[in-house]
Amino acid sequence: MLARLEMMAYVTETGIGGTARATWAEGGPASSSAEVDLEVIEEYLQEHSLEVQPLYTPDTLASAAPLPAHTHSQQDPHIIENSWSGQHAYQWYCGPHTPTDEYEENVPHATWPSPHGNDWDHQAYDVNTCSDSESQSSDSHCQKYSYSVSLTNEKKGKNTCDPLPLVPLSGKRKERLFQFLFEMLQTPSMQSCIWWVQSSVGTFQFSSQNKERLAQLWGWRKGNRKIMTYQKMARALRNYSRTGEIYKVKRKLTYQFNEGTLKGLQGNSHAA
DNA sequence: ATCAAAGGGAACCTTC
DNA sequence: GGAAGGTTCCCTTTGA
Repeated sequence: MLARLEMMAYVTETGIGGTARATWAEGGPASSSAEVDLEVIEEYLQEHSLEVQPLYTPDTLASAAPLPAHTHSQQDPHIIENSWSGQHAYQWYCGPHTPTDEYEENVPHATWPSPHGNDWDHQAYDVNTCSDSESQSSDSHCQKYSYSVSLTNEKKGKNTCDPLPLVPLSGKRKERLFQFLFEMLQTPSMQSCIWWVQSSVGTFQFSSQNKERLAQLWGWRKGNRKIMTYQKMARALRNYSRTGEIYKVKRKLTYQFNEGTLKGLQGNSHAA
C-alpha cells in the first residue's frame, strides 16, 4: 500500500496529476497538470492488480528535490521548454474502467506506416508543438500541426483528466520508445523532464535533473521488472541510431527524431 | 582528478 | 523458431 501510494505520488509528479500532488512536484511547470483523484488511481491499480515497485521510498521521497521550474538558465524565465499551449487529444487513463475499454471508446485508432514497413500502433497523439526553447508560436510547423488540437480543447474547455494508458495496451503492438518520448513531449506536465529544443526539426532534450523520472515512467509503462534508468533508456536510444529513427546530436542530453519518424508521429496525431 | 554523459558489445527477454 | 525491439550489465571514452 505504501509503495502504491508512493508510486502514485510519482505518477502525480510525472504528469498524471492528482489532487494530493506531492510536495516536491509543486512549483514546477507540471503544476498545471490534470488533476485526478488518487483514490481513482488506486482503485484502478487494484482492479488491475498492478505490481508497482516503490520508485520512491519515504527516504527518497523526502530527499527528492522539488521539481525545478525548468527554464533555461540563461534564457528568459518566461520561456518554458515545451510550453504547451493547448490540449491533447490523447487522454490520460485514470478512470475505474479498463484502459482499453475507455481508451478505445474515446480514441479512434489509426495506423501509421513505420519506417520498416510495419504499422505502428497508434495512441492518438496530439500535436501542439508550437512552442519550444528555440522556436516559439510563430513557427509555421506549429500552425500547420495545431489545428486538431484547438478543436478538442475548445470543446473541452480545460485540460482535465485526459486518459492516457498507464499500462501497456493489451492486444496491441507494444508502444515503442520513440512513440513514448514523442507523447511525453506533447504532455505539458512532462516539461520538467523533456522538452523540445526545436520542435520543427524534432530536436528534444532531457532534463539533467529529471531524466531518471522519465526513464522510470518508461520502464513502468513497459512493465519492466527492474526500474528503468536514463542510462538504459539512452542505450535503447542509441540503438535507434542504427535504424535511423532517432539520432544523437552533439549537445548534452539532446536527441533528434529523423524526418520520417517525426512526420510519422505528427501525421499519426493528425489522423486521430 | 572527478563526474556525468555518451558509446557500444554482448547476452538476455518478451512479443509478434 | 526467428526476428524485432528492447533490457540489462558492464566497460571505455569524452568533455566540462
